[in-house]
Amino acid sequence: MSKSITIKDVADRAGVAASTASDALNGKSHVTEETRLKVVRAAEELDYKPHPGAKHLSSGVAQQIGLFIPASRKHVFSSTGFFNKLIQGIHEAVDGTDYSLSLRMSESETDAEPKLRSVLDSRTLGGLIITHPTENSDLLDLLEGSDVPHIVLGRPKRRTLYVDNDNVEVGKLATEHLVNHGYKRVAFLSGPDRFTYATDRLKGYRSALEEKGLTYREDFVWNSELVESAAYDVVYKKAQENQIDGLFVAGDVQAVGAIHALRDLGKNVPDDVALVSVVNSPLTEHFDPSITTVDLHEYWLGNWAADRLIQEIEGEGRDKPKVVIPGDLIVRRSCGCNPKDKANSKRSS
Amino acid sequence: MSKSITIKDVADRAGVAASTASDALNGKSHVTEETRLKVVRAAEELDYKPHPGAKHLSSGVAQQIGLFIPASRKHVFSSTGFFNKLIQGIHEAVDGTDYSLSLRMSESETDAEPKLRSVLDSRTLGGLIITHPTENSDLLDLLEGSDVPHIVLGRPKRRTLYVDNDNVEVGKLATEHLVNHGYKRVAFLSGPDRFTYATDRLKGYRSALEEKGLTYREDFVWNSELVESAAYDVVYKKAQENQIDGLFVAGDVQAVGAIHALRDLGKNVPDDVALVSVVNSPLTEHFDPSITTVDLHEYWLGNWAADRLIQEIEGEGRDKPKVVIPGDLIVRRSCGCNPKDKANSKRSS
DNA sequence: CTGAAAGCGCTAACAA
DNA sequence: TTGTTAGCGCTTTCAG
Repeated sequence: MSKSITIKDVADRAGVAASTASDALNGKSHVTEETRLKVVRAAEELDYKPHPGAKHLSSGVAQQIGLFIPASRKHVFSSTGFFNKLIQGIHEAVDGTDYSLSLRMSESETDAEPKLRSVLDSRTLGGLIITHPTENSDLLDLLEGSDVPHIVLGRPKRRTLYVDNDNVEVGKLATEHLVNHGYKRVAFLSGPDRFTYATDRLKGYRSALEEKGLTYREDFVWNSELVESAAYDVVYKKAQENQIDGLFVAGDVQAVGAIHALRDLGKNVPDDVALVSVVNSPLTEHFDPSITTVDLHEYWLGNWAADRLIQEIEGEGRDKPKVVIPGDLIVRRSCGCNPKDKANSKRSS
Repeated sequence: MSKSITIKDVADRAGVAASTASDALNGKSHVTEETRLKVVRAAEELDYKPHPGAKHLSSGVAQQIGLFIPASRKHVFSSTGFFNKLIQGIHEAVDGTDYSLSLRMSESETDAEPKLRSVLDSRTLGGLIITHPTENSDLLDLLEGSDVPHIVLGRPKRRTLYVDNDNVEVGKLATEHLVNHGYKRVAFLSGPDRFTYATDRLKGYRSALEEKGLTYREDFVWNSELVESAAYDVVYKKAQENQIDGLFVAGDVQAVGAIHALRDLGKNVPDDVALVSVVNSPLTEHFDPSITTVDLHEYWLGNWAADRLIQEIEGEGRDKPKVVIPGDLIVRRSCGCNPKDKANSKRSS
C-alpha cells in the first residue's frame, strides 16, 4: 500500500488548511474563487483522490448507489432485457461521479422485505433506486421510514421521487397501431392487476379503441402472470372463445407464450392475428416472427433515476418529484404491417 | 440519523475494551473463546453492524467486490445471457457476507485500460473480478501491479488466480455429439483467435474428430467476430465452398447468424445441417429452431470466483490457483437428434 | 490475553 | 473567508 496522497498534501501544496481544501473541493460557497482554484489545481497536480472510506465515515454518506430489485434473482435476469438496459443507464449516470453502482437483489419475492431492511440499515448506501411496480407496499413504508435517499422506478401512490413510463400512452400507442391497420377485434393480454403498468396500459388500450370508435369489451381483456406458460394457457383458452384479429400483449415474455398458443390453435401471427407487445428485448427481436413492441427506453429510466437520486443525495433537490418517459413503437413483423422486412428493427440503444 | 450502535456499545455490554471486542469479532486467534462468546453475544443482542466506512478507513480494505468487464456496456448486455448469470452467481456468493457487488464496465473496449486504472486506485474495491478472455494484456499487467486482490474469469498466461471453463472439453463435447449422430462433415465456426476459449474449443473440436477417426480439415475451420452479421457472412461464403452436414459454433450469437445464412442458402437446420453451439442463453432457447448448446454454468463461474476472491481478501488464500468448470450439453432441436421435442430443454438455472 | 491510546483521512464546528 | 480542533467508528500498535 504505497503512500497515497491525502487532503493534507493537497492543502499543503495549495498553502491552505486541510479543512479549507475540503471545503473548496466540495464546492462550499464560502471559499474564495481564488483559493478554490489553487486547491483544485493542487489536487489535480497531485492526482488526488479522496479516500472513500474516510469520506463515508466523516460525512455519513456512502459513495454507493444501490439498485434494489425486490424479486428473485432468477426472475430479474430472465430473458427480458429490461434490467440489463436499466443497469446500463444507471451505470452510465454514475460513472464519472463519486458514486458507484451496487446491485442488491433478493433471494425471492417474499425475501424482499427483510432484505431491504438490512440493505437500508447496512449504511453501505448513499442512495437507493428501487424497482417497484405497484402503488403501495410495506417496502415503500420501509423506505419512507429510513433516512436513505431513494427513488422509485414505478408509479407509487406517494409523495416520493419516482421515474416511470407513461404506460397509458404505451397502451394507447400499441393499440392504435393495430387499430390503424384495420384490425377491429383487438384483445388485450394484460398482466396482474397489482402492477400499475398493467392497469395503465389497459386504460390506454381502452381509450385508443374508443377514440377510434370501437367498443371496449370486457371479454377482450385477458390476464396472465408474467411467464410464458401462463400466457400460453390464457390465450389458448380465450382465443377459442373469442374471435380476434389483433392482440396487444403487456409484456414480451407473455407475447412469446401468446404466439405459441395462437400457433397451436392454427392461427398464424401476423396473418391471422396481428400482435404488438411491450418491452423491446432481444427476445422480441430474434423471435420468429419478430415481435413489434413498444420500447420503454429503460436505459433512460435508469439514467434519469440515478441522476435525480444523486442530486437528492447532494442536497440539490430540485422540485420535480417525478419524471415520465414515453415509449416508442418498434415495428417488426408480428403486427403484419411490414411483412417483407425481416431485419428492419431499430437496434436497441 | 438515529444513534447507531458502535463497537464501543458492544464492548461495554460485554464488559471488555473496544479493541478486544474488535479482535473478538474479527476472529483473531488470541482472544479467549470465553470472551469471544461474550462479545459475539453482545453484538447479536444489540444487532451490531460495523460501520463500513470506518472499517474501510481503519483497515484499508473496502467492502466491495468489483466486477470489471473490459468491454463496451452495450456488448456486455447484448442478447447473450452470459453476464446475467455471472452476476447472479457473484451476487449470491457475496450476499450474506460483508461485501457487496459493484459493477464496473467500460465505455468501450479501448476505454478499458484507463478505466481499470482508475478503478484500481479509487480505493473503493476490496477485490476485483475481471472477465478476461485472452492470455495476456496490459490489463493484467495493471492488475498485477496493483495491490487489489483479484481473480480472472478466463485463462490468463500468468500465475494469477482464475476461474474458467474447460473449453477444450466444451469443444469436444459439442463436436462429439454431432459426430456420434453420424455427421461426418462437421465444420467449426470459431471466434477470434485472441480468445483462449476459441482456440481451446478448436482443440476440443479437433480431438473429438480425430478420436472418432475423422480427419481434421483446416478448410472446415472458420472464424468470425462475435456478432451475428459477421457469422452470417462467413457461413454464407464458406458453406457454399464446402459441403457440410454438421456445424459446431463457438457462441450463441454467432449461431443465430449461422442459421440465418444456412437458411438463405436453402439449407435447413437441423435437416440439412445439424448445429451445436455454446452458451445456453435465452436466445438459444427461444430461437426457431431451438439451439442445442453447451451450458457453461456461468452462475458457478461467478459464484466460485467471488468465493475464492473473498478468501483471498481475508487472507485465507488456499493454494488452488485456478478452478476449472465443465460444460454440459443441452440438447434442443438444432442438432437434429431430438426432432419431435419442441420444448424439452432444461430451463436455464 | 486484554486494555489504553493513537491514528486511518476526511468533514463539521467553532474561532479567529 | 480561513484555520484550528475534534471527532466519525473502527483497527492497530504496544504496554500491561
